[in-house]
Amino acid sequence: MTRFYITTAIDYANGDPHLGHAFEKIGADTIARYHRMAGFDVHFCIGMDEHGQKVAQTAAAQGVEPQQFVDGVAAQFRTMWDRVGISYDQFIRTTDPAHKSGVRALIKRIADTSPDDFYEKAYEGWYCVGCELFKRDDEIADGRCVLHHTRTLEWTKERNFFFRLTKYQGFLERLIAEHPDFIRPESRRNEILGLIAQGLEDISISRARLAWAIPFPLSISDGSAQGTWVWFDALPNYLTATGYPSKEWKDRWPAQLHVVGKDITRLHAVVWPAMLQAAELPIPERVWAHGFVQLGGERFSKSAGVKLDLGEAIDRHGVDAFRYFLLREVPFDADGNFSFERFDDRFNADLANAFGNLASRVIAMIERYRGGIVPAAPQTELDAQDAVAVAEYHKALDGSTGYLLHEGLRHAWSCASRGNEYVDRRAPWKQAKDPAEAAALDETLGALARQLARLAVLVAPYMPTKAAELWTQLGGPETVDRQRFAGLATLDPAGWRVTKGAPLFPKPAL
RNA sequence: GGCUGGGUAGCUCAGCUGGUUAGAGCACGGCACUCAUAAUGCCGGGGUCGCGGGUUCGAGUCCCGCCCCAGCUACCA
Repeated sequence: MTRFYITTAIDYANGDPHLGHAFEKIGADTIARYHRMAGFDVHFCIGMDEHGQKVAQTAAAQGVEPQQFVDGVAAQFRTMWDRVGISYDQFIRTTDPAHKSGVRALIKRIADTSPDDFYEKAYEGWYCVGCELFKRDDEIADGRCVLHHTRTLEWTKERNFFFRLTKYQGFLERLIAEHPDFIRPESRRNEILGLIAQGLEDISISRARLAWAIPFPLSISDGSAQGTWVWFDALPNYLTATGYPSKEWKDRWPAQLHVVGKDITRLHAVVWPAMLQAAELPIPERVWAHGFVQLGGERFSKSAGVKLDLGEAIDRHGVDAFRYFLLREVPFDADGNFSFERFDDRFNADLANAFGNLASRVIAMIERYRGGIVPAAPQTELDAQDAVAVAEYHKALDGSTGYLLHEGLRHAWSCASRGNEYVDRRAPWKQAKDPAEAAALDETLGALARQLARLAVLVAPYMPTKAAELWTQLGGPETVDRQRFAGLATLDPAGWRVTKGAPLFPKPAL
């Protein structure tokens, strides 16, 4: 079976899970589920990024040890992902002992393989003891840190390790040119090409004052204890998750897909491949940079009060509706907007009326006119036209043109709308009154049941719970998620015993 | 400032290498139907395709200029 190792960015353990985190996890989960149903051997990894100054500060502010703090945050994230139905196979944390030793092993390997790639350099700048950080000019006002007016800044010299990123300029240019799909969508690829064209700079990758970090494995000449820069710690999670450096890592690496936010494409498309190349390890196949969910047209901002309670959004119409709305409304290759007005509109129009009601009416008629047994029926124009939409659905999801999850849903819904139209055109309630129309009625109901079964399969990666409910109502074998897309063309529910249950998407009482 | 992408019906967007009266979904109005979660289907109103030039027999679709929006412009993550 072909491997499909997919990851999301690991979330920074400095706050609660929010809509942006959820969007990425739900999108990646849908891609993962899609590939399982397409027959791939999927490994889906998510996790937490738990080191760094901010985490240490937040923990200190709450009066707890950093480890205790991140344990709590990680538990909170996992609870959320379970609630949203994220089918991850692995949850990695950068404080896992295996990750820490893996990162140190990787750094040592780079040092061994490309000894020239790490070098020491002194860095000078204004240092704010309040922040425990070097400050840039724009963070300084009147000679003081904008966050700590009462303290004076200290001109400080610090000796760090640098990574010779500049050496990989040519390598990265070739990588991107030879693998046009390495960074997607196209707009992000262009940005990275522009960035590289400007010329890369070496980056400092260790910090003298960073205590809450993986100890940098090489010793520095001034004898200071160096902590590993958070990204040099975080990026390798994709690799250490495979077990690196123990031998089984080769079974999984390289990753087929890194799903990340557009704000960190640079790190995944430039720094990460350069690190791997320095270690002479395989490069991941693709980085997909999704956009952001905005609220009322604005970016999230804690200070401006632009935020959304995830629990409230999920409870409004249920988890599956929430997943559907995000993936339908926000293009997976660009930004989109979240609003409750729009959510309600889509819930009513798309889920309750178009899809849920189609299932209700079809199943009700099979029970009423055919005793609940799906009649055998020849292929119809409904099947033929759906086949076209199904091909488009796959094109949107299989990676050949990117991961356009919103497009996949659009094509699935074109089937539902065709189904409703077909019901009215065939008017099975009339066919049922005329014994001479018995065969025609079989054809109508058979074709519709076939379409519903098809829809349950198509929708399963997006709405696993509701797809399963529909599958059960249809009386399908096993479970929907164990169906394979390869069998979709020949999927035929003739003979299944349907059972009409509660509406899939009940409208809230007004 | 530079680079990238975008500005098309009230809203969200399709419109590929230029070509008949500019499309879809939602929302809105009318009609039909009754299997269904007062659901569905059909019909309709509604757009000077950001602005101004240009190329062309013909431009939303190509070229130039301008205006506006978003993103990127690297060591907080």
